[in-house]
Amino acid sequence: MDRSSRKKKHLTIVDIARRAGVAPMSVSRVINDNAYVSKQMREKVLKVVKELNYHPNALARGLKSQRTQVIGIVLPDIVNPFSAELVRGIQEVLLPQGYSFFISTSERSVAREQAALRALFEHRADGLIVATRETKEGNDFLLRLAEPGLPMIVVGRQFNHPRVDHVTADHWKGAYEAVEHLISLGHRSIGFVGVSLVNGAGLRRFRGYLDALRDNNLPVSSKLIVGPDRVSGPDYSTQDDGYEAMKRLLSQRKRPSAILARNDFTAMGAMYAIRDTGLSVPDDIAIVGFDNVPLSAYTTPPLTTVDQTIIQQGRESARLMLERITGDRARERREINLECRLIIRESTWSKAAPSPALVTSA
Amino acid sequence: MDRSSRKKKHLTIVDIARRAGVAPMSVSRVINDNAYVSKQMREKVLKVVKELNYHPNALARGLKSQRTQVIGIVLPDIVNPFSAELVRGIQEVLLPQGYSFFISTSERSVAREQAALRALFEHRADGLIVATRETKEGNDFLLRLAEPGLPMIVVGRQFNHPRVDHVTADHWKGAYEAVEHLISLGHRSIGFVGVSLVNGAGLRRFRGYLDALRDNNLPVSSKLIVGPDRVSGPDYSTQDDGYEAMKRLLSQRKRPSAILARNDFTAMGAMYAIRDTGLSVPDDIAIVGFDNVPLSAYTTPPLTTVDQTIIQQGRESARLMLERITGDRARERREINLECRLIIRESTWSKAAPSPALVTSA
DNA sequence: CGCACTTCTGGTAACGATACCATATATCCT
DNA sequence: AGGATATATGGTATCGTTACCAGAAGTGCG
Repeated sequence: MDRSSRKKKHLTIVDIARRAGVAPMSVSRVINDNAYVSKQMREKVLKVVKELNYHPNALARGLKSQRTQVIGIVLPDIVNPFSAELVRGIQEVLLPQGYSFFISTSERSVAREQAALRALFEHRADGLIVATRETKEGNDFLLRLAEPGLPMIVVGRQFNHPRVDHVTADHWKGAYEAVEHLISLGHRSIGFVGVSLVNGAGLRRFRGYLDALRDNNLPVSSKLIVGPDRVSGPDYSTQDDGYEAMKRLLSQRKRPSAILARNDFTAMGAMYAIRDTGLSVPDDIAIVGFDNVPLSAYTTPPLTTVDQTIIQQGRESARLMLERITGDRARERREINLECRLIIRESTWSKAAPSPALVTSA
Repeated sequence: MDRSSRKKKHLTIVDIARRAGVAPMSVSRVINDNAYVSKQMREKVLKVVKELNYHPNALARGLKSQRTQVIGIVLPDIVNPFSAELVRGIQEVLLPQGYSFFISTSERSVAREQAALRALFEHRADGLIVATRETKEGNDFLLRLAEPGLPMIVVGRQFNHPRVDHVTADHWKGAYEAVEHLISLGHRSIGFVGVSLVNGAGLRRFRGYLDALRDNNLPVSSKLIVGPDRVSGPDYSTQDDGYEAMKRLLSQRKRPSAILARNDFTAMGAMYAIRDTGLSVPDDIAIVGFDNVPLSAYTTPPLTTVDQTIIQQGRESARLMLERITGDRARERREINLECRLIIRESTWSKAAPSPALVTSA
């Protein structure tokens, strides 16, 4: 053609077979670790494979065998610490089983989510683990993909399809226990920063907050509850939201003595706002985050938070996936709801003054 | 077989063709947007496609056409903010061109890096963008993959192969300018936290630090230079390393008045250590990070840092990839070295006391 | 009108591997 | 010994799609 190159095709089993003086089928058996291969055949073929640096064509393999040994993972966003933990948990279980992983991200766009799902589906991934945020269109699309029987696990939210499992954390209970922690420290005026009505997990956290107040006979005041400015912002990046929301809270006459934030980043933004106003955490206002992101241990003061054991969610998702792929794919739906864990650090409980909150409340 | 199901195969163009009463070839042309298709044919076929929810088999497509429209991206780690920005930059350029992206991570393991690369290669990705950390074995493996002519771009480090481009930031210059910033504020005793001799970027940063001191006739003291405890730790997660290193620095008699940290996380760990010791940033010790991770704007005080414009690195990588795929794949190597940008925040320069550092130095 | 050219549709072979079948030899058991 | 079984290798068809070729039908033009 125009230049040189272009000629250089990929190697095939036929090339290997010719070079090794055997039949293509024998090469296939060797690279598939088939039991019925003599030792000398195996050695002869592997020698040529290594020598010529041959890599089997996964497209042809998948096409013929109808299995790709690929698990597709669709994440909401790559920077989210959630994502990393989840992937780690999944790989821990499925790597030893010989699976590869192709990760795609939806980047807060429904169109991209669909493009990612479509690409993975069209490449005939053996299964899909989906951890995107819930949207109407997203759900419809997922349902359409699940219909032909593709094994699918949804992580981090409910999903209502008879053949799709889901794995979540009990956000409601996590928030509930966080509030009870604050109450046990003497707080009576507890605010919530970062309400989101579009986000399932966020909503369940908020409900846990409300229910904990109710069950402890504490009043719920809308003055102490603030949502983010940008309702459509993603979960994790709302330090800004936290900052803004807290500023708004602080500008009011009545001030809470403690805050439950929707997540750690919101909490950090809120802490920054509190410090900015000249107040101190936890002496003036105690604060609890949610998610236990790695950095939460390094804020000043270190953040009390709720860990939703995401790595465990990853492991469970992988386990369910394996069940569906290797076992009965049409078995009834499994739902797993994991416990959260309260991590107490110094943003609610100062070493210096054991129970500072008791003297605060406006 | 054992249960029901299992029968349900995927739909094919033949199914669509039969249902629409046309030839399979016509279906192929429609889904490929071929020009020579009548309007009614297109409508007829698309109607059935939508109706039956048909998705073409990318394995078969790729096998026959020898193009997959997939770009493989191999990242060192998924939680790294670097990763997110890079992917964003890449996608910005290549999504409009109709490419899909499969991301894999090496998770600080050479074996996993190779598995990821192998999987992407075997799935015949049209190109590979590799941003893993440099290792001997990793390089060898990459060279072997590049040999058959697979378009490949290496990001974040040099790579010496005539047909592999690379894109990096000028870490040396970034560090150099950071040090000059500190010097311009009056600092004379400037330490470095987080020396790494295994990491290319880290090493170049350290050299920039050394050269800036030398060029400004400042003494280099080994007492002011500390490496991490765990030499093999990854770039980003070393808040611990930063903390430990700073503690060690502070335990000495002679104390620096400013610190350049290897990266933002190390810097945050160091800040935490300084605060922990009862000292203040920037009044007692000024500190500069590296990378401008999103959180660096939210530490207390906000961190002065060096931005290596990673999104731009992503864009450039994508641009080079496109050149190689659509143009002359055998053209000579391109090397791109992007400028860093110093972001001045309050960890070096306090609003309250304009130039506090001037009065500090031991 | 006839020839070149564009537009449109369909058939056939092939991409690179494996499922399945056939066959050959070695091994075992009664 | 002889039939059954395990081991080892090779041949053929096929997975689902597109490259390529063939040809029909419509268009333009001297």
